[in-house]
Amino acid sequence: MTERLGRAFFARSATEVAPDLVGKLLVREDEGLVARIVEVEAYLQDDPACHAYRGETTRNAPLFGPPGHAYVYFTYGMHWCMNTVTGEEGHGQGVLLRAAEPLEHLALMRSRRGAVKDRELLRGPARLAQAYGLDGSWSGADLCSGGVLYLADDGERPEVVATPRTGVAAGADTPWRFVIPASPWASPYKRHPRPL
DNA sequence: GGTGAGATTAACT
DNA sequence: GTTAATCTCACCG
Repeated sequence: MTERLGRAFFARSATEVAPDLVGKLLVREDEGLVARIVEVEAYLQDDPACHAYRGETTRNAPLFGPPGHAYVYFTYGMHWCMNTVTGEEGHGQGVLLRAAEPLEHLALMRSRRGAVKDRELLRGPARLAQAYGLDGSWSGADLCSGGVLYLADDGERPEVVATPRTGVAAGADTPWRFVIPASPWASPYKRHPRPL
């Protein structure tokens, strides 16, 4: 049984929402798309890489809005990425959906991306957004007020692990990525070794 | 199989 | 004019 996640679910710190979000279902009702989230990344305002780090702008305005909304942004000239806004209004934080496992209507996803492997349909935030047909018009959409796009809980509680940044040495090694290690849809444990 | 460079639009300084 | 939370393609081993 699936149960739509309410506003209270998102009204928490991104680091609290992110691990709970893994294993949930991403649903687009009007097209019958359902996928299980297997990898997310939390973005706090303290993160220099976060769009909200430098303050509120037109682009990241939804991040500062009330929780439970979608924040879809365009980057690198050709990629959309979907975030879920978390925290209280004015906090500027969110959770980036990085990868998901297609469950329903994956034929539509495949047709959108052409003939690709199933495991590549939703692997990566840009792929995920494109497979769902998300664009800038979805930015700021409400996920908790009866919209066609929302997140649901089907009761599954997969094992979730927090993966801190590799190579972070001292003190504040904040685990920002949350993945299901058992899922073949998630990215490998270590990706690109980054020199420091 | 793994590494390296390019593509391309929108928003910000 | 420069940047950007990425992905794809080409080439080397």
